Amino acid sequence: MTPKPRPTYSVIAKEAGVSEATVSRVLNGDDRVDQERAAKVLEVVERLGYKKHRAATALASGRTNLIAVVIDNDLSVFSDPFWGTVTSGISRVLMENELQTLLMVTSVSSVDGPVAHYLNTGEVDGAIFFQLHKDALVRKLAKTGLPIVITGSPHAATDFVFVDTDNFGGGHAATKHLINRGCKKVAIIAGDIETVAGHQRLDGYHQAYRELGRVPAKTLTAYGDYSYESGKREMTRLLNEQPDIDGVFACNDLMALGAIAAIEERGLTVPGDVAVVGFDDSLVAQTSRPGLTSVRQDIVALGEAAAELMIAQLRNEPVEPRILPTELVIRESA
Amino acid sequence: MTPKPRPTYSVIAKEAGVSEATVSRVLNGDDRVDQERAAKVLEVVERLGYKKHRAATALASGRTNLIAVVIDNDLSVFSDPFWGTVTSGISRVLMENELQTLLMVTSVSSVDGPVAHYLNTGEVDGAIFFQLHKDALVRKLAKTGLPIVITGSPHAATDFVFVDTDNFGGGHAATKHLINRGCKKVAIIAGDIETVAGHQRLDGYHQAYRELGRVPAKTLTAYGDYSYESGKREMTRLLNEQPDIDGVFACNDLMALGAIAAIEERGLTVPGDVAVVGFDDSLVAQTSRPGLTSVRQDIVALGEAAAELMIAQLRNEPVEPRILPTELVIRESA
DNA sequence: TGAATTTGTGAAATCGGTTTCACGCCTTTC
DNA sequence: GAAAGGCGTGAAACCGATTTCACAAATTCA
Repeated sequence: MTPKPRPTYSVIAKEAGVSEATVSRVLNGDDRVDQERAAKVLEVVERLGYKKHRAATALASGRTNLIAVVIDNDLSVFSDPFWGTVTSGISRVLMENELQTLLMVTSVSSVDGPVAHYLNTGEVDGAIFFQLHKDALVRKLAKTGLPIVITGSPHAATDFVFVDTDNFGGGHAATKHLINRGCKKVAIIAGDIETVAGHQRLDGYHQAYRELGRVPAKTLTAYGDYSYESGKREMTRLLNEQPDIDGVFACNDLMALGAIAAIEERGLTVPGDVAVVGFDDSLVAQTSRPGLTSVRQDIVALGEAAAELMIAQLRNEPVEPRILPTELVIRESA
Repeated sequence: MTPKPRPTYSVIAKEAGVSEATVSRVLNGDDRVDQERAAKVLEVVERLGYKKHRAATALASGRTNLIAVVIDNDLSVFSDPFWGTVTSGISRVLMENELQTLLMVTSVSSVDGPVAHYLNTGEVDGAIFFQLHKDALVRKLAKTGLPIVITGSPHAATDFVFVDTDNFGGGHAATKHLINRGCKKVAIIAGDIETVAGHQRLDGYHQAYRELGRVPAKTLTAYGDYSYESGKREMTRLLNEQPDIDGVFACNDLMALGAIAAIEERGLTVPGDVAVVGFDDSLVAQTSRPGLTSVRQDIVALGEAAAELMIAQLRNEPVEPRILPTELVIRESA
């Protein structure tokens, strides 16, 4: 009926004929302990199925074995499968390393809010943030020495540890593919240019043009907000102004689908008249008709990388930001 | 550079001119404390921005303020946006109640595995499980008195506390809608019948027929696995065998899209020749063409309800399982 | 008015680990 | 052969809260 009473150091120590201090040493890998005694302790630990009490350990050592994953409530958390997938990757890797994932879905905005306070006071050993609009909070926390990893690129060129998809490379590959398949006039529907990811995808587009020795006309760049509607709206506008556009790189799949709808409404065909490439290779890209050619990012790997960078920091190992490669998945739309 | 040193009871007590015991009483709502002294303590707490040390509190009180959210790694965790959305709802509500979410993405299979041990030994105050294939573990944990909530219906008719979408009602509404719009021969592509949700949706389909005083032919029931491919395959088969089918209820959106593909490949139109209804009202339902009529479940609300039931249990309030209503979202496909 | 409660309070024990410190024993060193 | 140094060890302090217990003061009851 009540939780199984757990053994404590006192029991282990008695059973193994040593002091509690020695038990602690053995269990924390202090190698100054006599081989035989250590073996005896381990044997008892094994036999009794002993596991340390988290709270007691945390209190005494100051380390909690808890890593916070902070997700801003203000973002489109509720509809976006992205963060959930990343988080599952994070959690799995952390668990394999005896760390637990503390999930905080909350409004991160305030530098002095409860989250800030919470992270500031040793309640967790580290924090993994999802890309933020403002990084004032993170900046402040970093000053306290709290290990931090950011999923997504931070705004300024700081020395934050981060993991991100190769947005630039993805944008470049998408555009290049359109050019290679013979498109003469490739437009782009960019996403929120305020985000680093949005900007980098646009940069990749420019780079692909540059390699041809050309510069895309400013009028070929449209700005959406990652929604289906914005994709459709912008595509309609682009085609009104420049009917000879024959390729489009939309910076996410939803906008790409919107663009396809706009193109077909005009009586044109995809990819016959206009080829379309999206970004994310989400479920909608796989199930739409025509199937959407899209830039795939390995989202689980992103989470795993974030966790690995956190673990490296905790071990005081040198840490470099990690950029994960993308892959162009070719379907019917381009 | 180092984390801000936090005040402790000893500081508060000294500052307020009382004992640490009294500080504890005030902070834990023990009302036997003199008004003035209590006020003084609260003033000091406020002024110093004091927050309890989690580990110390947990060690002394035996309560951790941690709720585990356990997700089986074996499930389709990595692609399914469902659990992430539910979890965000859970986390938000828990946080509002000063509880933290401990996320465990792991293989739950073993009754004696690390998860079992972890949950079994007072490391968390409660656990929220996602629908499981086998509930042996949950059953065992429940015996220890650990508060548990299950997201999704448990298999047997047990007294577990759970929250779930009204799958029966959703299946009923979907089928009814098809019948009402004039379909004479409505088929169903059921999902995994092993899951309770899958079974309930099928039951809802039957019920709608029953209300007409009819019983659907067995041959009108096909079984898929929730994938696009299975939807397409089963729809093709159904139409081969019974070309006069004029309505289909697919038990999730992906299978519905597969069905639509099969129908159109055959040269038939949706909804002209065959009307189609899906389940989930996921992103793909909203962006597909024709737009997919689908049964919407409020996934965030599901998470919130799970958290609320957990909190009620912790407060020793009476708790009833919660079934959340669905809503039929009508688009072009039916 | 005196005895019996009730009430508010602080000292101290407690939760289960970690870490400091001092001690005894054994090896070097000159 | 004595002083110096190193090593393994356990006793005890410590982490920061909660809770028990005893006691004095205030209240109630007879």
